[in-house]
Amino acid sequence: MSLNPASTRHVEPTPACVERSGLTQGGLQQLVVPDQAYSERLLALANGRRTVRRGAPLYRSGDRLSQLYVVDSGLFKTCLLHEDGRSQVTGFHLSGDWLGLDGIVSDSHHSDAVALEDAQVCTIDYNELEALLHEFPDLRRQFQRILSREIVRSTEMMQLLGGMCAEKRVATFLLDLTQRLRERGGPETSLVLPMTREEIGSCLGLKLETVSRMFSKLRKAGVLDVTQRHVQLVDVAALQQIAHG
Amino acid sequence: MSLNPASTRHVEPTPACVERSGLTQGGLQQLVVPDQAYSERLLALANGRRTVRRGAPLYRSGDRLSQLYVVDSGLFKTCLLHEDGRSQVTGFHLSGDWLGLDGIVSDSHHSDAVALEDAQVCTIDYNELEALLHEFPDLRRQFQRILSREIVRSTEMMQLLGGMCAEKRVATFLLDLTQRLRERGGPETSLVLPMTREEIGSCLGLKLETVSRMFSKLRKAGVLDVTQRHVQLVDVAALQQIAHG
DNA sequence: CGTGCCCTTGATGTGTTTCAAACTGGGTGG
DNA sequence: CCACCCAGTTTGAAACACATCAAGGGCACG
Repeated sequence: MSLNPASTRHVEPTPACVERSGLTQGGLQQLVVPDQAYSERLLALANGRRTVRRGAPLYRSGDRLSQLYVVDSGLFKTCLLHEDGRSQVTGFHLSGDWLGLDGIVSDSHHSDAVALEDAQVCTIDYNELEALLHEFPDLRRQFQRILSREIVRSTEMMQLLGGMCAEKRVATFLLDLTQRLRERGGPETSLVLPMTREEIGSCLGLKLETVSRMFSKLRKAGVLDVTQRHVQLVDVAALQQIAHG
Repeated sequence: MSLNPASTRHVEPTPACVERSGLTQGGLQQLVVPDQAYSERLLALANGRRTVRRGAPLYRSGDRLSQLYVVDSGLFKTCLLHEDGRSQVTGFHLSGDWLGLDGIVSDSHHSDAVALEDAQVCTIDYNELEALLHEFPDLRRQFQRILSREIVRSTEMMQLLGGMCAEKRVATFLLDLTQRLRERGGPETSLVLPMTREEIGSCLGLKLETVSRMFSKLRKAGVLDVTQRHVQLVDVAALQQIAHG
């Protein structure tokens, strides 16, 4: 199962113009297919950069949507506010992931996006993107795929929340996150979690204590090494067995 | 909270050509805005009809996606298959709702869509729709809104599954469903559920017995009248209080 | 008029939450 | 440099919500 927008994308060789622009780590690979006429134009459009400090919001629910964002570096969470004031994490977003797509329907952002570590995004003016979509049918199709992929990701998350026990949720979460990091050239089996247990739990529909207990359980089973935020996958096969079995 | 694609849409007066085409019950109002140049063209494109018998699939996961669908009459469920063979309902879809959007990313359907009562859909060739999107920027923007709305619906469902107790889930489900029926000109407070307790539970991340118990609890509290599949909302304010409070 | 599916209800079991306490590590200021 | 502080984490015990198991009942359909 995939819980993120990027994990099912086709891996394309990175075009030279992307290399030059510094977008290699993530960036626009989802849209920029080599040898397409629109590549240069799209990169020009996505030239804007914005730096977001740890803990700071990229946007808030209700903000008018004029820009979409692609994560360049760093990690974001998106949150929805419950009526009673509690906040629930709806996803974690790595480099290459798009942010703001849920705001298109109402021209205003539907969730909060907050950086969990110092981060950078490239900004894409939605109206200018629209103009480019008009010119290039391939690009348009690609953008619709990105929107559709986000729907798929959400339904898979619904599947996790509606039908899995805590241990499966945590195992799936770890496999998903490490796979996404791997796709981005990160280490194979070790990671440092930029989010708290509470944020993980909020995303998985669990309390922080339950997340902690599941980590301990997986550690005692010899599947993981966990010390605070450092996680090392010791037995990936066993973890997959737990997640999928 | 809204759990469906249509509940947040703008209510537009129905254009005459739509009336003529028999699309009044649902149909394409989401795309067809009055006095737009593309209206006639779009309706011509959406001229195909398909009848689906109760219990029959409109499409199955893995089927190649060449058509999108808009529910014309009847009610559908969409399901995802777990690795262990269990099937989980990811949504119920009334007239006017689009089906197949989650398949755009991979050109193949990502879920099963099954009619819960005899139903009719209009079929929309995705390639032909693409061509129309190319011609009409307004239509394109509208279609992107529909995709975005589906993302919003999914995140709201994640919020329900991740953060609400059983009673809130059932109350929210009933309010959402009756509101959607009302938007389609149905009765204000009474409904006949075309789906089983098990299907409701599957969608809400609950077991069928729990759904039944919550119905009974709400009945004893004087909020509902429930006999089998017939539900009458007795105290809507109280139901909202339970769902949102 | 029976048969099967669906629904309801009760008794019991279990996984997760809640509450509480102790521990850890990084950062700050004396 | 060390002591302190504090947010985050771990762990245990008890409570609770939901699941599971089991039995009975209603309705539709052949």
